[in-house]
Amino acid sequence: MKYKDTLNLGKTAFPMRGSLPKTEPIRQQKWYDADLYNQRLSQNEKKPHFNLHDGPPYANGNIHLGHALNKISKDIIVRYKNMAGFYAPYVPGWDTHGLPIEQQLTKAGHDRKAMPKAEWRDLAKDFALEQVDKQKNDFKRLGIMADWQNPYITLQPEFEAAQLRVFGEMAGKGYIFKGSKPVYWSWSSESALAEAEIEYHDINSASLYYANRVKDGHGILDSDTYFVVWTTTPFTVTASRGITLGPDMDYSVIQPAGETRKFVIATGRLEAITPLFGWDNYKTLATYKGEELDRMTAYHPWDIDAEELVMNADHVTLDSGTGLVHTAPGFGEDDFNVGKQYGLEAVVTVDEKGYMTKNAGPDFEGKFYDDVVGLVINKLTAANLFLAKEKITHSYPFDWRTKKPIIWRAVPQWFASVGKFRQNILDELDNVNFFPEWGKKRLYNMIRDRGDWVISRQRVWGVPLPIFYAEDQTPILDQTIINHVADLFEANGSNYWFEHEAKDLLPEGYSNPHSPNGKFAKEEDIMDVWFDSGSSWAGVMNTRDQLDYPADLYLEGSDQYRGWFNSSLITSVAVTGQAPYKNVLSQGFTLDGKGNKMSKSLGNTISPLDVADKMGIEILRLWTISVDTSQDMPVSNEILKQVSESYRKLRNTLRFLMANTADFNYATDAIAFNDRAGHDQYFSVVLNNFIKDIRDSYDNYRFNDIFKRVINFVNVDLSAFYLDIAKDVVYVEAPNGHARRSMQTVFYDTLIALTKLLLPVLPHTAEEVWEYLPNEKLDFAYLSDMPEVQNLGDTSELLANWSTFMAMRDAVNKALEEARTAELIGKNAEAALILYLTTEQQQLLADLNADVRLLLMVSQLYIVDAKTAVDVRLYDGVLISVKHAVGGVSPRDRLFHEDIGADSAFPNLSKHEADIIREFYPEALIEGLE
RNA sequence: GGGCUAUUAGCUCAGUUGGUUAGAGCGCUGUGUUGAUAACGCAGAGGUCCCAGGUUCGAGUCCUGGAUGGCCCA
Repeated sequence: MKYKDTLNLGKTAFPMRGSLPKTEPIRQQKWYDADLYNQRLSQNEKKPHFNLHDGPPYANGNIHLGHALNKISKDIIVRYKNMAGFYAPYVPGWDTHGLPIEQQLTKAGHDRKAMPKAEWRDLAKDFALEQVDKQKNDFKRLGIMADWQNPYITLQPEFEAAQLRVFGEMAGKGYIFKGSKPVYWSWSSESALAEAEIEYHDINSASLYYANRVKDGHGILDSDTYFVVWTTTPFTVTASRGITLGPDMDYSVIQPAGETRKFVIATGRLEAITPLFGWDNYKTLATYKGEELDRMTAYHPWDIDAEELVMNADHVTLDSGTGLVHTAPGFGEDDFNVGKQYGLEAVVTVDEKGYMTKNAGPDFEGKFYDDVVGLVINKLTAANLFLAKEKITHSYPFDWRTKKPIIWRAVPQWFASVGKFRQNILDELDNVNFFPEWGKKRLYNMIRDRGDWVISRQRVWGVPLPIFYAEDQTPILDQTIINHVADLFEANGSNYWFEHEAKDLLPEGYSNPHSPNGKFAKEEDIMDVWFDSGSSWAGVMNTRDQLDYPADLYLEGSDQYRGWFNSSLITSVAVTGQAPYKNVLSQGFTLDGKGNKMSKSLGNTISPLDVADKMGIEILRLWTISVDTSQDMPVSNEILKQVSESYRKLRNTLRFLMANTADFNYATDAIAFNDRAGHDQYFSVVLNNFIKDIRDSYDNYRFNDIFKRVINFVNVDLSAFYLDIAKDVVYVEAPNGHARRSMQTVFYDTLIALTKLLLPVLPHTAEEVWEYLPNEKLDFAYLSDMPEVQNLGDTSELLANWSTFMAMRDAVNKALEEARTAELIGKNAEAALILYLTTEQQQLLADLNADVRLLLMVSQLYIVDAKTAVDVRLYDGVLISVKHAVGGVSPRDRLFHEDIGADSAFPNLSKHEADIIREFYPEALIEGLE
């Protein structure tokens, strides 16, 4: 018989390496086949609810690291909650309407104008659902445990209906109104464009300088004074209603030589501008701040019915022009905003095809907007207001499809009046917890400063605005009618709107005094997609039985303060008076290893599916908790490599625990806490505190605290100490002996606790471990519950003693290392240690109630009184002397003993070992040992 | 330009109400083991706490200004 056969060496088939890319998909398939998601939920049916409401990703394109971070984070929380006493469903969602999908169709060669709207929308729907399918499969590869069979999709009829009801409620409260606002307008495709549909080219165009005569100078400026303005879009002079000045900028009133008139020009532009006008000599009569001229008026160059209001705004610069900006609120965003502030009308003088309208006056009507430069110059010259024309080259927006220039043009829009209930929203924020806390401030400022919400879009792929027009064009905004349309959508989908006439969409027999002939038209605009996702609290949380409103948690990237957090809050407060969420958790963005943003053009992106294929998704999941997700997070191959090292350490530790509990059955072998050896009691306390810390971190969504704590626990508490000393017990002692079973009890507790606590992060690994635990009866680890924190009484003194001992142990390790360097010993087992201790130190060691020799992993330990020390080195407060161990070395436990051969039957073993052999391996008495 | 946010060892992160010589894990170097072995132990090196002023007996921490990165606006 061999010595080795009398040892209890660890035994397990659990592989050291996970082969994750290969095994993960197989394991995931098992989960889906077993419908593990619903198994876990039905087990939790009677428990309190925890609802994380999924923010819907846009159904277009491959998933990127941001998606992965988001879904993995949610999965970690939901899995944890389900294992921690909650009924926590997870219904994933998709945002499916909107422009990007229309653009994809265009790219694929479809022409929107060549088919009915309903047909175009069918194409968009098919495309969106394909994308949902594709992304769903990718999300499943991340190991996300969700209700994949019943996701919410914003194009689902029940969702659209709920959305309309939200809109109807807001309309009923008077929050919806019609106005106008400038948008990018492409006259060549006769439609509004989004920023994404625009490309910029350099063009040459005419810029005009002209003068506006003062009408009301507030007693400061005379009526023979003129404001000198500048425009690069001459046609907009027909709609000019104001002149904008910088409030803090200086303006000079000058009189050129040979002129009787006086002109106002920004002081800082005089030098650059006057030569253009041939004003070689001029004298400055006065200087004013822009704010001193505020609200004066001037005459329109030729339109006697119009007036130019002098206004102040910060967007005026001295980079070009005269420092006085001709302002046409109907033809520019800055112009519109400042005009709105001053109560100006947004006059529009160009129709949808680019031709001047009646509003522009009889000389202009019917002319193409870009052909009126000469006419504008003539009119200005005739009024003696024209000063100069200049050719300039500048970047100008073009329609990306037709390659024709576009213009800014105010068009009718529907608005949600945030102002009417802004204070309610701000007040509601106080009832919401934010992680991190500054999120509240960020959202608060945004709501405080935001204007009314433009909810209409001049598009096709979206939820129609359920508004009708009477014969005299009066809009009909009626909650009863809107709810009627909602019912129609719920039964037929929103394409019904495009497939039917207005009268078929109205309740039967509907009449309106504004339509004496009973004729009605329907609104052609659709809703902003932010209204779609912003209604999900109603369309999902409020609609599905298993979910609650308000949700417990919204979790998204920090860009959603402007997006979903924002739009959901507005619609929810508008309709119900409360926020749709109790807690908001926001995360930063993934950056490359140098801290720069990831972008395809920089080539520094990392695909989550690539990571899954090359390293395993577990690595990315572990990365997720290794970083501080409340701020931006760096990711690089180097960082992932580091994370995978941590993963290997975790895995090996679990493996070691499994290998050494393979012959342990908790039901029959476990030792009660009070009966355990001192070191086992100590570690039980460490484990208990570990469980508490990890659960606290989960409860507070502090992911990287989990990581740090786990890694420290595994490396420091387990690997470097407990598991290291354990080998001299677990391998060597009697298989069913008390010392061994005591330690195995703690091993097994640790193994189970660690497996469960890690499961939300590393579900594949946890389930793999579970398969090697024959005594755990549940089919999946995910069906088990989180380890509970035990009440072990007051352990502070015990921990303090051990903490002091650990410092002594560090000192001993230093002494041993020096002895090793001096070649006095090789391994620690060759050492005999003499500790010269004070009475307090001796008492401390006694209080540990443990075999200190074992804890220090030497063969022999002598503790003597510190007073007897002569010429002994002090290591961090401990007098330590290292000698070579005496006696003989046992081939079995590889320690030195002074009683080798005390049992004559086993001449190479210590007495203690011989006793073990006699009891457990009696055949060795016959066969002998070698 | 505005709102919010960050910057501490090669990497990922801690640093409580300002208080000795700024910590952890990984990685690195050296070394011991070869019964956790494509594993494990031990020891060591490594920091201008983004920069510049200021407050204070004392600043990684508080104040002011700036630089750089990020999200969202304009």
